[in-house]
Amino acid sequence: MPEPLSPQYDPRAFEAPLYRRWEERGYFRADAQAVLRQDRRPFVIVIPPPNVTAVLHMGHGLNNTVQDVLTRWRRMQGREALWLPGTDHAGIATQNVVERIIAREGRTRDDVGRDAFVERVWQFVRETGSTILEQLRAIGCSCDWTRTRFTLDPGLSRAVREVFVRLYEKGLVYRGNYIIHWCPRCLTALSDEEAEPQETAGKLYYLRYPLAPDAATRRRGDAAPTRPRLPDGRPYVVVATTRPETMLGDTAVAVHPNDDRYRELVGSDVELPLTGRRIPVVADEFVAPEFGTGAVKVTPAHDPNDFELARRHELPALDVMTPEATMSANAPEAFRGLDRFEARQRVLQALREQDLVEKVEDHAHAVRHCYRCDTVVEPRLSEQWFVRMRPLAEPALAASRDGRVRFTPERWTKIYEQWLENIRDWCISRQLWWGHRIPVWYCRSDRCGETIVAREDPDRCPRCGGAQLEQDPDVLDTWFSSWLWPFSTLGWPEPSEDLQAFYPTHTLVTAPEILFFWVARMIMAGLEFMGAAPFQDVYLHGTVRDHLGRKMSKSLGNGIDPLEVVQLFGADALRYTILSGSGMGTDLFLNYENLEETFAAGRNFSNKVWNAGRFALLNLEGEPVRSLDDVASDLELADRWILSRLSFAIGEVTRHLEAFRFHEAADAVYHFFWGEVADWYLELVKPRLYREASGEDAAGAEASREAAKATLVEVLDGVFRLLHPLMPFISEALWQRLPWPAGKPREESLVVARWPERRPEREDAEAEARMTAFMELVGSVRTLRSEYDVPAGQEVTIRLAHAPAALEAALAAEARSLRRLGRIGRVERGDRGAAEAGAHAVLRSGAELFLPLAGIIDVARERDRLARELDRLEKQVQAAEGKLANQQFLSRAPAEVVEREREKARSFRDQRDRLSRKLAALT
RNA sequence: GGUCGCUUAGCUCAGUUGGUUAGAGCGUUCGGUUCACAUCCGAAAGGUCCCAGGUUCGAGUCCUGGAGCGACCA
Repeated sequence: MPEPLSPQYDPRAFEAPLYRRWEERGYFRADAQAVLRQDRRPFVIVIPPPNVTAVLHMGHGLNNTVQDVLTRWRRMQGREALWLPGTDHAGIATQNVVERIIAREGRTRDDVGRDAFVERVWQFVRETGSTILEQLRAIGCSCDWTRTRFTLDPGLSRAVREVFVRLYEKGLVYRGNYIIHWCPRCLTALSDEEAEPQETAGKLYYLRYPLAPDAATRRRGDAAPTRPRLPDGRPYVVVATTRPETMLGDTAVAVHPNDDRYRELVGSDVELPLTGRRIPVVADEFVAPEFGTGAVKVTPAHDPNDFELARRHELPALDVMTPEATMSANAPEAFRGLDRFEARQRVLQALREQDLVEKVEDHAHAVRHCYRCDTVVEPRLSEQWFVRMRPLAEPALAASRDGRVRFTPERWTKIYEQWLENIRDWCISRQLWWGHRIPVWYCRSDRCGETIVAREDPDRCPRCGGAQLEQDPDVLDTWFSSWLWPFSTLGWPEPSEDLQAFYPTHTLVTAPEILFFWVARMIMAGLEFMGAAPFQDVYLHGTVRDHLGRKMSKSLGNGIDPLEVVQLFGADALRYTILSGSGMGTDLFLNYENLEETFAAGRNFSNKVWNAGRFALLNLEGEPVRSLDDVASDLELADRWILSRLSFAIGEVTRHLEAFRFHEAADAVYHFFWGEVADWYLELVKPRLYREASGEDAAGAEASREAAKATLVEVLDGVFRLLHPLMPFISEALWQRLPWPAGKPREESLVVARWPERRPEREDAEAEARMTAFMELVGSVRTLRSEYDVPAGQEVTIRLAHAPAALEAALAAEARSLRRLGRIGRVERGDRGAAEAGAHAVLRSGAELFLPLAGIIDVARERDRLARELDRLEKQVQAAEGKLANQQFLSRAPAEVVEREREKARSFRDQRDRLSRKLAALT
């Protein structure tokens, strides 16, 4: 039935069909009943929902590969695995995209009108919103697509409304007039997290504010004259600012109360230049006397600190800017309508004309930018909705402190906790049209003014009965729906079987950038509304960067399209490269200029797996294979060795996955498959499979062949299982072809096959010791051949002396493999001293190896080589003996460490002495 | 400015509770027409484990200080 295996690894031929089959068979669907009725342990991951406008990039590639590894692995372990996918409506981003589309039609959203615009966005989302989810299939993601969710789904919208109302009723949601971050391009408020600080090379401007005439003279006569004076004789104070244009909105100058330089000015006024206004000098502890001049201008409507200071001193706030960040009608006429940066220059120019700019210094500082459009954010005084975070943060802090939520890598724990300890209220209203409308209505009936916060849209004012209700025009921050994701996606606030079966979830996999945005808030919401943290483990992976260390971004053009990589090398190659390239929590460096090289690790390994797998299958297919138990008595050294190694590999891979060490897990499979199965085991069994075994009776050869086949099937089955979470396609494609012993139960797909477990009874120290000695011998012969340029095809005779039992046993078992692996034609015994020219080596096992090379060997070169080798061994002997001579070491180190050191010293000494005799014989 | 992290081969990184002859992939060099694989096979070169102290019988690993880099928060 199966088609012949393609001689070339051609992932495009089988990846998509395999995925379709998996999906059709429903392997990715989780069954709540299995958990609720049959006691199956669930394993649940909710996807960090990508923006509904997003297309797959490498960051998604990394994030989702990791989630898929965990999901597939746990599913194989027999857990009821649910990986719940979905998308996020991404308020600002999506609105921006659609605004750009209608801009091409020459219209703005105001031209279109709110309802029509929102419908237009829905249309866009319906057309393109599932793009990224489709793309996730191409990299093999085993999501339960029947449970796909969108943050604007009716159910999730109900959850948002429920949460808003509950928090309002608890007094944790409030409305108020505060300084918030404002994007003058998006024309909306932003949360602290959405306004990203960027280091900027700015200036610090020192401005002179003249004292008001009466202040200058009224105060103690001895103090005033020491102040600097303007050419017209007026004394002044100097304030330092990074934003001179905001001086138009100053309503005070502040100094530290203990600052002797300014003490006598407190309570008097200065003349605010360019405005004709007089503003007071106030004293406040907040002012840092060492910064600038120690006197600061106070602009309550344009700076959060000034706003707080102004409240303490009951100073007025004067907003001199429009929403677009141009100077408003509150600014002096000369500046009205100017953009803020233009206004900065004009203000400076006007001040300079009056000699009011004392100096300008370079000043690096962090300027906040809109995370969506990178516009410089304007602190703006406005009325917004907020969530009081302190009461929500406390339980979230406790959950981390007592270990209910664990972060990997661990260092993020502290960062998470510090953020919660310094939590600030969350501005959740956005002046956008796309999103969850705030469920608040204001009664416009005469003299009522009631505020109604309701789960269901009201049609009458509960207080006055009036019908003139107006809903708050704003929508909620997208994260106000995302923070409910782990339970809103499962049906909350309705009671549901999914919720019962799958909440709390287990592992959250995401990038550190959204630790505060999302992860911390989900933990708060889970504890508040579900009474349990939404997940136990948070795995934070690194950032994908290019080879120069820059983040991949559209604007830099340094991104890599994962789908292109899939086209070129296959999804498995992409996944393996990602996994092996990212150590725990470290950034992933990928060179977009050289995809061949960048994805070589995955491509080469996929190719190796394909070819080794294909070779094995070609030798197994078409005839029955026996069970391992059936051939137990015929197992040979190589068989026992590889079965032992398989058990070890199973332990390693499992252990690493349990600890989120994906790089190490990938490395362990790689080395087992390539370094042991392909490089050694396959080579060792070739003669047996080919029926090339000589010097044996036919029955014996056939038994040997059956044992090799049974072992090979067992080993391939095991390694394909280990490989499956990492490289689902190639492992399944080959495993499906694997012959199977009659009567042995077999799963219908690796997706739902059992994860292997260690088999201690197969771990065979003796077989490993023998194979190690054998491999060392082959390695040494190869090295010597290479050293002396013995042609690759030329068979050699070797002579061995003092071979230990393990090596003798291995040679007896694998004599026929020597020819294949080392081109060793004959093995002679004994030592003939210096009678013959050749190359010498002493193996770690203690065996002496001699390679007769009459005519080829250069005695001087050989002496030189041996002398270097001897030198190396001498150093080892010295080191080991040095330790053993130390009484402290002998008495304090554990006995086994001392024993190991003795053994080491003995072995090194032995090797050294033997080699030294060989060298002496050469001289 | 505060906090945290990193520094191991040319590059990217492993090295898990202190005891290995400090490893891998890529790159480099040399050799290869062995019937699975040249996306391969064999071999090799390449390391003051950032620096200085300390703890310890023993430090790449733990502690202190320093340098450089980075992240996050101000």
